[in-house]
Amino acid sequence: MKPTIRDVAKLAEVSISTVSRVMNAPHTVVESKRIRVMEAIAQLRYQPNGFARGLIYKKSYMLGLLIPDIENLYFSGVIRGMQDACIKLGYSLMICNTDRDKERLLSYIDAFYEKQVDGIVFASDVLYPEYYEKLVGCRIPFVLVSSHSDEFDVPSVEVDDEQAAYDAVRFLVELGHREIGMIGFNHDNSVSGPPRYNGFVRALTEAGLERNIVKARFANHRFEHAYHAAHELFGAYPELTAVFCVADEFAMGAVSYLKDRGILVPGQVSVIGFDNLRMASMFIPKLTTIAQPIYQLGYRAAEKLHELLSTGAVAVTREKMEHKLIVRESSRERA
Amino acid sequence: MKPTIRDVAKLAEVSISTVSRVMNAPHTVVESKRIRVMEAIAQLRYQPNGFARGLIYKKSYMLGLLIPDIENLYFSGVIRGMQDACIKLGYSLMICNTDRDKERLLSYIDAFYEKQVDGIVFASDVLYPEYYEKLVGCRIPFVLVSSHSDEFDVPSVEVDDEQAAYDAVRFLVELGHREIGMIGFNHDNSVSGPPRYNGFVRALTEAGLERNIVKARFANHRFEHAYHAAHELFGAYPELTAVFCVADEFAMGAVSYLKDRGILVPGQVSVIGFDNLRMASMFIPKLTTIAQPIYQLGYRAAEKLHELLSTGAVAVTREKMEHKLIVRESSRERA
DNA sequence: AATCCCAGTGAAAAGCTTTTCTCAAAGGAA
DNA sequence: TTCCTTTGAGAAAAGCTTTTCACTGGGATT
Repeated sequence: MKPTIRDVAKLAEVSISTVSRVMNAPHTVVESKRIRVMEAIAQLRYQPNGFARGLIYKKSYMLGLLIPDIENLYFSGVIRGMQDACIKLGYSLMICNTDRDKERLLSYIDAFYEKQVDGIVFASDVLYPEYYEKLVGCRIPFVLVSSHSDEFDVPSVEVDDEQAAYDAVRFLVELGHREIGMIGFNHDNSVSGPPRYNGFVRALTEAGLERNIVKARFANHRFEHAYHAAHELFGAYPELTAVFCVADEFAMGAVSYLKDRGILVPGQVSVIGFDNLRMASMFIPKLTTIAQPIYQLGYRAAEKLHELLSTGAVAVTREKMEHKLIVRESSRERA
Repeated sequence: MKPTIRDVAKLAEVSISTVSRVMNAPHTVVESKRIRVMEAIAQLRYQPNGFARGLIYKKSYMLGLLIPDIENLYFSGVIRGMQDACIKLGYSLMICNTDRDKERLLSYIDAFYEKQVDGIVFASDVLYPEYYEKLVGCRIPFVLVSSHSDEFDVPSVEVDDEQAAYDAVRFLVELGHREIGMIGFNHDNSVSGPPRYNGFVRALTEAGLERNIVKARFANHRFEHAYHAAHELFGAYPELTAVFCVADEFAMGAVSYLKDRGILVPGQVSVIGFDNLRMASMFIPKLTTIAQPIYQLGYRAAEKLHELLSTGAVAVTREKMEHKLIVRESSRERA
């Protein structure tokens, strides 16, 4: 069996209180005993029982993370950032992958509740009233990352999707493109879908290219859907010389489609992505894209949650982080 | 504050024992009270305190997973499989990303110990004696996935790396290639590095192409390293018409390099990868590769750990899963 | 020399649940 | 009617740690 504090006390011939003090306030116990206790601890490889401590502290020093799709590199980055922040702040991290399944998400919240996580980071998904109710019902503090809520007053960290999309399309316009399409996220169940579309519309309107506004097709997070959307888009609008894709994975899907059709990227069509995944610079051609500070988003979300947990509030509720245009090889001036 | 079993008991006007029975053995309590209790539970949204239960059961129903690099799609797949198995088996999952850092890994084991995880899955890394000692010292059962140990008797699940590499190279030989190189894993700190190299050697030897054995360069998990390794390899052996890469990410690095040099894939050089990441079919050209059953590996590892936890032993210690050659576009018969 | 203070330590309670033990009441059999 | 069995339910202990409280003895103060 695992050794307990009693075993240590017995071996060191002191009371359990003394052992506890050696671990939590070493200076209050006289050196001779302290050494004896520490030797006993080392000898037995004693480590306090997390359950018992949790019961007392009413804290688990564990945070929960809910992500929609672990196979999306975007979230890997968020996880890394969050995990590093957790190490700094003294938390453990419990990561749950919902696969965008509502039931699953709800049951993960139950698991979090039962495991008594101190707080939850909720990534990239729409915060449905259902989720919100459940979370506040459980009295678990939480923050949103790459998401926000207009309906409820919930702390969040994200980039300015509208502005970022605007910048992407503006860039294409400045390259001289006049026929610009878009592959966006389906608007239902999507947080960033609408604002990114709005950014697209605003940039086009500003440039007097309103005729392009209809040239958008929508897809569902995955490469294959984007491939299909590209097929529809270029089928309907073969005149396009540039596409704005709201995710790097979509950009890859679009490039793949164009390649299969024998259309050169960036020779005939420029493609710009969004996210700046690690893969963006590995793809051929390397993707021009709007970079999100993915790692920092995760890091900051954990910090913000910590702030919420320790002070009970948060200085700024809806926090924006900077995006940045990164020009690589998938875009070019219009011939 | 979170409601406790006392609050429920008070509201339902029964003893706490009765409440507990309603939750754990409902048929032993008379219907009238049972209903009252269940209403009280629903009303208060009561959920038992995991700490208190853990203290009694001496189980957390939580498994730990140690992975070297969360940004590697290989591990995302393993995680998905493992998480699905965990749901089926009633475990929660705590995922820790070591970033291949020894200190970090060791401190995660401490965290697991303190959180009283029931068992650990250790992914893709060499099981150093240091780790082994610590794990057995903590009396935490564990299994290896995509790894194994010759030194210790530890349950593991993986593919047959040597045979898989052999199959890959054999395939290139059968395509008529006679000048075949390899980009492998650095052998130090690598589990699959040596066997995959051995498979390469065996296939070449069998085909009477021993002269190619020296045509191998080694890299460190990441795309950029593989790019660099490709540079060295083709610098030294420009006659190569095929390369075996021990990871899809390496294959992408190699293709990138060749592309930058103006060498056509598969026109002039065939490239075969390993893993069959989701990305392999998104890349241009789509990668020919040796598929590992990544999801199943993770799934099976969790099942195996469960077996170990519930029966105290495991039917077969070193378990192999099937690999499979998947031919796509990055390979071609030698002209 | 008497009093006070303080450092150091042990005993005990608290935190929440499950489970065992005990008890009471009800129902059935003789 | 009485005794036994069965069913249902409460009291209490156990699981492990932290923390509060109380006690002891030694040093300092007056």
